[in-house]
Amino acid sequence: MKKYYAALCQLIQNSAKFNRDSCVYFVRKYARASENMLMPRLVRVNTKTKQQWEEGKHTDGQKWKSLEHKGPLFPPEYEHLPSSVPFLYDGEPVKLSMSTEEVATFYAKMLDHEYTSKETFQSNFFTDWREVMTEDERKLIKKLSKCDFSHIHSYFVKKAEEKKNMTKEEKQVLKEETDKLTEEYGYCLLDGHKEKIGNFRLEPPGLFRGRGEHPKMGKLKKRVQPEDVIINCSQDTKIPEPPSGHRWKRVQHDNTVTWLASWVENIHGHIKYIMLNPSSKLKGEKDWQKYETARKLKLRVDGIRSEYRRAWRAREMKQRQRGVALYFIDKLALRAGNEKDDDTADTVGCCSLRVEHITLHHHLDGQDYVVEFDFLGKDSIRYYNKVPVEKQVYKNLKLFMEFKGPEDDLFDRISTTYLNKKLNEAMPGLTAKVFRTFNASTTLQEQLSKLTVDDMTVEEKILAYNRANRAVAILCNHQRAAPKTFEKSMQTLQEKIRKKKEDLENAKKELKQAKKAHKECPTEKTRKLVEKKEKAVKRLAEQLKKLQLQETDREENKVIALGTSKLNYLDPRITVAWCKKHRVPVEKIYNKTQRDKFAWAIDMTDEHFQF
DNA sequence: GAACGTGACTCAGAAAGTTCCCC
DNA sequence: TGGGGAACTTTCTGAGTCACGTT
Repeated sequence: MKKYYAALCQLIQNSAKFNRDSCVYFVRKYARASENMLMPRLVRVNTKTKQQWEEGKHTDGQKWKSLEHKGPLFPPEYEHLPSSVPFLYDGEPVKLSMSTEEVATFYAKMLDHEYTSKETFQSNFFTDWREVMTEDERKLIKKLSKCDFSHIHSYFVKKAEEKKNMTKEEKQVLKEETDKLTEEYGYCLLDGHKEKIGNFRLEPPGLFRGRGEHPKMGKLKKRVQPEDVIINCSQDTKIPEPPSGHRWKRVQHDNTVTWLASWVENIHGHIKYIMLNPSSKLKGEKDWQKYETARKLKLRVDGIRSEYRRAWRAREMKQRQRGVALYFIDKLALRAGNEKDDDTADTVGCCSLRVEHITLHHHLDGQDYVVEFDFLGKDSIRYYNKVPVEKQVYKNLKLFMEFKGPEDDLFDRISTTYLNKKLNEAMPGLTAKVFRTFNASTTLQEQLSKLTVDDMTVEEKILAYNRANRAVAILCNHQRAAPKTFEKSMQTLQEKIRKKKEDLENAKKELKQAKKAHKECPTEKTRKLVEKKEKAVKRLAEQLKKLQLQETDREENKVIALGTSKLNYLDPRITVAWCKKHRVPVEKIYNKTQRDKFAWAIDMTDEHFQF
């Protein structure tokens, strides 16, 4: 941890060289927080900023000096269903105990989803549900197929409908209540500065879904009690109160970590945390540091690439595997691919690829040495790609696959730990995931410079940006389900375009006529008419162009998620510099949340920034 | 020193909620 | 101008990465 802080301090100094105003962001944010909290306001001064900022730094792994918060916000307790909403077993109404009914409502609420029809889901749910039943209920309710949740389901559908149809005033009251809770629980004081918390609400109980074919889907996610929660805060400030009649599992004062509260979830036994919002200083610093590491890789990447290419011909199989794995991570932006527990969905990354996930083609579609990838990656998103590779890589892959079955590991001699150890030797701080950040940001910068032309309109520039962003999303395989309304909204848009074209044609005709009339008998009136018609044509043409751009953008974006790369992989300074250079308002690219998260970059970057 | 487990953090898409825009 | 739906934003929480300690 020490080395990180030393590195961060170095980083800040370097960045200060780059732009002496680099620390203004933090001072400005503090000033904003101070206003809210009626604390003495820090003044926006540039010369002292760096010093002021460094004063707050810790070099010994400490993340904060003081941390005060209200603890997590618990979900409301369960309330019985009205007696008019029956649960039926084998056609007969059965009055359920509180806990049994609560779990039944979790299932009933999900009936619309396709996954409740899956066997794993049903069986996991039923097993866990029976565990919360009373002895009598267990004796009676033996088959899920005999359970009728439809009345409960309809009840919640109706309630949702009612909520939707509330009057403006009723909705306003509800919003005020939410805002009040957010104000109370949604912020903490970190080193005296008000910071937004990311997830201050404890996860409510429900049924675990998981992504893809998760073996634990349908299991009961239990209600978290105060007795399960560890509070992390400073010793000398007010310690959060547990709900009345309860106590915390523990209160600790560990300032080497950034979380405010934690608990262990019951599905996998993993720890869950309450942490700060991405707009916070702590997260901002870490984000900045991430991009600086990726920038460092830029300076070293040629050497690293030469090295892993050499490894392709190494005598030791382990070295060859490392060389090829790194090549994939670098060229295809694959994730590292840690080993996973058996009780999770079967997904893989680079190091955990199995023989069955690739097919080798000596020739394919006019190309030589093609590797066809087909596997499920993070979140069970399919990765499918046909990539021509270098001959030596191809030969190595053949070698790695020799005498192996489809379910054997392709890279059986290496692990992510080993890979990262080697990477760290090549460049301190370098790990497999840095390649994703590096390649994503590099791609954005290249694409932006390729796609942006000075005389473009702002709309065209935005399309260019989206296209550059899209290139990165494709590289990183960031996919989304096509929006449910996609086809319909596309049709609407196409209809609009058709109509606009028609209008434009008509307007052109009218202009022609007006011009003719003006030529034949020029008067002030006819001249004005020509002007008016010219304006109309121009306006319609612009509108048409805008719609067509929209169509292209939407079509190209159908199954691609741009948000993930924008938020996590693209150095925001590239975007800010591009906006400044091409006079595109940064608000057109980043929404409010994104501007908050990237405030550090917005403040410190000028148009000359190069990743 | 390798295998394993744990902890802390980043990254991920879906769903819910809100705003905007057009008829 | 206001209602409806599309688009955008925010929230939610699951799924990864990676460091580190223990065996």
